[in-house]
Amino acid sequence: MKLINRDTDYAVRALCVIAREGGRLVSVTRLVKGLKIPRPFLRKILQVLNKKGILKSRKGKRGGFRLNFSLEKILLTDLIEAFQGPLRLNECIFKKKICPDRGACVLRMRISAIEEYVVSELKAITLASLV
Amino acid sequence: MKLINRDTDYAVRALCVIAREGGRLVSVTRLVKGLKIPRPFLRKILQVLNKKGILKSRKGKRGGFRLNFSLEKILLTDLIEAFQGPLRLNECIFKKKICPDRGACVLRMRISAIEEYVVSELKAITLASLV
DNA sequence: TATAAAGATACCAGACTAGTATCATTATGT
DNA sequence: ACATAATGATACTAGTCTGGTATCTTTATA
Repeated sequence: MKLINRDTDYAVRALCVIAREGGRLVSVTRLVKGLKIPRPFLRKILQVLNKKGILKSRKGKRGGFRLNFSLEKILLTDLIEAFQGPLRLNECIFKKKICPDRGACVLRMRISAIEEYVVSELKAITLASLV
Repeated sequence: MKLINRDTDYAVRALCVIAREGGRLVSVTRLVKGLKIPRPFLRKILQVLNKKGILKSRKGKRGGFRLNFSLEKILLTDLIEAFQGPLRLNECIFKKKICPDRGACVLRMRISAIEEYVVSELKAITLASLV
């Protein structure tokens, strides 16, 4: 029942380092020094961020990664969605079927309300506020 | 990233039915009729609730389960903790070690604040409010 | 043209999830 | 007494998720 998993956590750390370079390309080799993240795993994470358009990469010698947007435009929810899928705490287990138990549906409504709050709070966390 | 899993969901449904019997013993055989939960699975869930002291059981013919407390005293968080372990959305991944990245620690503080809210909201949901 | 970088993909071990299967124990009704 | 209907205890399993590894390809630079 964690809100963020290890991938997202690592992504935040890596992005903070990249952000502090202010637009210069940062290679994985550089990143692994500060962050204690296994190199191949970090690469996979950066590749995802690149595919999602959060980072921009350049191949070849002296290549690396830089942010694709300003710090304020990168939301924690973007990262969570990239690594953990859609932000739903509360997907009904019995999707299409009509819920057979009113008790459980009341429960679901209350959980939904909590979820909305959580999502709005998470959306308010930008990379800028973390660096 | 679900707040409640299937076990907890099933437990809520079962408890609602048992609650409506107002102290009379309810057998698994009775329960499986209304709820569409596989019988052996439901039994396992009820056994857990019994061990945790939320239900009280009686063995033998005409045995079954009944609530051990009044509806107001059974909290959703009791069920979540029984089936999903301690309510922590935010356990630091690097437990004992000093967190090497300030960004991630700021993140953790903000997640903690969200967590406190969620837990307090979940604590406010009692079985009485669901029946 | 060697080298240092990212891209793409496939793999793997362990934990978790949801559920099944079996046998033992106990209370009831006849 | 005893068949029966109930829970107690426990072990197993198939599938999915998590965290991480391994390997090969492509590309830019000095």
